[in-house]
Amino acid sequence: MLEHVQTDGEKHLIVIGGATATGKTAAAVLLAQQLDTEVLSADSRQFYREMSIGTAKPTAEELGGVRHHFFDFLSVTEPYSVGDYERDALRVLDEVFRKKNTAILVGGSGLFLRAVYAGLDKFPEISPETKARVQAGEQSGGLAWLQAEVARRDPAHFAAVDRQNPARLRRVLEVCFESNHPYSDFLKKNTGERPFRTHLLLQELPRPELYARINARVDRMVAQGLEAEANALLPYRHLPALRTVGYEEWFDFFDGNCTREEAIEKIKQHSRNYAKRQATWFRNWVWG
RNA sequence: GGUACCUUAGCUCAGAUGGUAGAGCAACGGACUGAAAAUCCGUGUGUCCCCAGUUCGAUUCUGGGAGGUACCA
Repeated sequence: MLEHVQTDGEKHLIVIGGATATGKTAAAVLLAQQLDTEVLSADSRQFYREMSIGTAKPTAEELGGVRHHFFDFLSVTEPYSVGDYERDALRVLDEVFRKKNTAILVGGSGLFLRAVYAGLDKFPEISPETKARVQAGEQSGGLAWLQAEVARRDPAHFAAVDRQNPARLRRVLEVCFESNHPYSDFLKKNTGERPFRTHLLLQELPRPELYARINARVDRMVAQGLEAEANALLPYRHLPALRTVGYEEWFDFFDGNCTREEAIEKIKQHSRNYAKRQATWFRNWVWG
């Protein structure tokens, strides 16, 4: 594949996906060196400069001299969405493709990867007022209110959506309120056309080996000072960026809700849970 | 050594006046369109510690044994 990718003149995006701790970074670096190109990281937590140990952000040595984009370009206080990432990543890709015929995209979130290679539908920007409106409604009416509102504003989508999932319903309502149109009106408008060819590469490990690697990596993070990193971020604990495995568990410990050892065990456990969810996503990794 | 209490799912525990049992977490499976390391859904056969007795029937009652915890010595 590599030879073919290098010589046919078209633009090629190589996407490397897989669960956490499967060795995606090393694979991307190796490939980038061979293809003499750059890497786009699609790791939604490594975006933040305040989060390094807990996100297993690669060191300079691990990057092997390969240029990487999308590390440390945000503060945890800056809101940032998949949509923002799609836009920014396409811009960077365009730059890379001006110089090279290939580019590499690596990450563990299937949604972020898909946003780049297949695209998301266009939705309206949600104003702070709309967000507040949904939040207020949910606060007083709970899940039942969300369900009732979605059922009223977008019956078609209500039939299909996961009704027990507040996060989903919230978003649907925000779009409905903001646009005065059903959420489902915005769906499937995206053509998915991109000015490059995409190649999906999956990094996989047998479950027991993956879990062993995760456990060992967490121990390493702790040795590197994860507790102090989490402690420094304590004032920001309620920001979305801090809803992250490896940080929330420390906050629990700082609150006195568990012992240090229990917190570390929980980090391992939650990392394994996360890896399992990723494995589910990638198991049936397809377009769109 | 004595007394009391405990022994139920991988873990922490609930429960049935006797008709073989259920929650949370884990585990496993799944979903996923701007909070995605998020959020949500589905799946529970386990010698109810062992032996004996009573009983149509015992994990549940009785006796004995083993292990544990606390207190007293």
